[in-house]
Amino acid sequence: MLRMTKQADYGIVLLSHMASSLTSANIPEARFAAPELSEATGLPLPTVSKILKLLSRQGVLESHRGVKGGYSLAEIPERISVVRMIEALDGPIAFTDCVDEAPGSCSQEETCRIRDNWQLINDAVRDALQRISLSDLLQTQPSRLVQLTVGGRPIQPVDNAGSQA
Amino acid sequence: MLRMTKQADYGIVLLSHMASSLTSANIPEARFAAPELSEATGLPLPTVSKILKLLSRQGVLESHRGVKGGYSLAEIPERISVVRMIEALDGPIAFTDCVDEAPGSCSQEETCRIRDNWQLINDAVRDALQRISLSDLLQTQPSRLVQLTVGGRPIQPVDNAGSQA
DNA sequence: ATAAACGGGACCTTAACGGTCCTGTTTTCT
DNA sequence: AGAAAACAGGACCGTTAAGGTCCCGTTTAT
Repeated sequence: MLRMTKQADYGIVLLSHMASSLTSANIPEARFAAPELSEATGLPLPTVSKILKLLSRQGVLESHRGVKGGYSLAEIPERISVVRMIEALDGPIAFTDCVDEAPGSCSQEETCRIRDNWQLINDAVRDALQRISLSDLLQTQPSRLVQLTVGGRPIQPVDNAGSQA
Repeated sequence: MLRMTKQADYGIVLLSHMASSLTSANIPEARFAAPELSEATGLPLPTVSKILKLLSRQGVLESHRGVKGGYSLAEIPERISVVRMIEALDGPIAFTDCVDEAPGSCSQEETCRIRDNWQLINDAVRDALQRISLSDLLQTQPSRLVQLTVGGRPIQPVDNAGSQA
């Protein structure tokens, strides 16, 4: 358990494919059509289509309609965080219900001693995933990919502009 | 998304209650019966019962049958990690399907460039949750609860003896 | 004008979640 | 010995969300 949905999983596969197909100049303008990505990844077209639409609506991708249309990354892979991708497709990361919920929703709220700590843990994990970018995901060398160090300062901050379902 | 089930959530609430009711000597021998815990937490008895049974089977709790029976913590709260509790109730932590899965299950396995990194991320998060103990969860002071620092060394390792569904 | 793509849903099936209940066994207490 | 309190182990079921397909409309390049 504690896993993301297949939608997010597939979505990240698609984004990875797009990112890894960019020119060395890292220009995210390149367009990828849904049928093309379906072909490349082996995922069924309707599924690919659905996911790309969602990513576009969430601002992770930009869509271009018409015959020579397709999708392109809204930003360079270095500036697209894992959290951005996951939350675009699966909604907010929330370990428990009481995290990220309107106050008063939980009857235990008064006596609950652990809620605040769940919030801390949740934030920590989210923070960690925020520091990992799409381009990091493509590294084959382990590198310093996961140096979460949540107590400390961001090492290479990833911008995470507005979004959210 | 990316949340644990209510079962795990409730389970941790129950364990927290038990832990916080220990004597100052921290002797985990104290017994708690299911009806008693149901009463204390407001959770329905059948649910509480089911969860306690599971925790017992997973070795997090020890059960005592008969009239004066009940459940007691198998270890002191300092030595019960968050990961232990979550995995006892929700199964292994696995962000994606390909993590923690028999090799060959994924058709993409050959060409997949991100699988290894998912594994790293998964391990990192799991590792972090491993360093947080049941007693940490009860702290009201933020303290140094979440200093995950996954790249580094364990700060206060929590033993996590055999388990697993 | 036509065809290739995206946009936005509706829709369906299945499996997992969340929860209840029943029956048996163990143990204590009288 | 008998009764009652508790755990053990499932069976069971309703609801929801995940996972996936399909359709129809709109945009745009040729």
